[in-house]
Amino acid sequence: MNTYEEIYAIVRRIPLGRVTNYGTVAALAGYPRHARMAGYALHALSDQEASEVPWWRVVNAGGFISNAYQPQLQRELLETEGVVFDSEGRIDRKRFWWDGA
DNA sequence: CAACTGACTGCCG
DNA sequence: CCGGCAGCCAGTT
Repeated sequence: MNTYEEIYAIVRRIPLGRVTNYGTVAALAGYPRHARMAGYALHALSDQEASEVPWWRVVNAGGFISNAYQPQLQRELLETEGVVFDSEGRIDRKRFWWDGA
């Protein structure tokens, strides 16, 4: 199994309505401190794969959407699942964060 | 083959 | 609170 698939496998485990950050995804996939790679893997998703992997449930450590792909779409998808953003566009970690449980 | 770049992060001043 | 900086690693130039 290659590195990307390891990453995707973890992202697929994120429960609906929950989010996590790149570092956590990488760590759960077996690559601690490789947050950047997790981000790179998601960036490399093809449209086909994007429909199978909930990439929008992954945000940065601060709880913000920082990707440059389609931040508007990502926020929309999350809100559809019930995730709430505050006035600064940040997600409440206490309510929506997922740590691999 | 060296240098750059990027959906990241934590530490430091 | 905020910008700078060094690790990380794969894909591009």
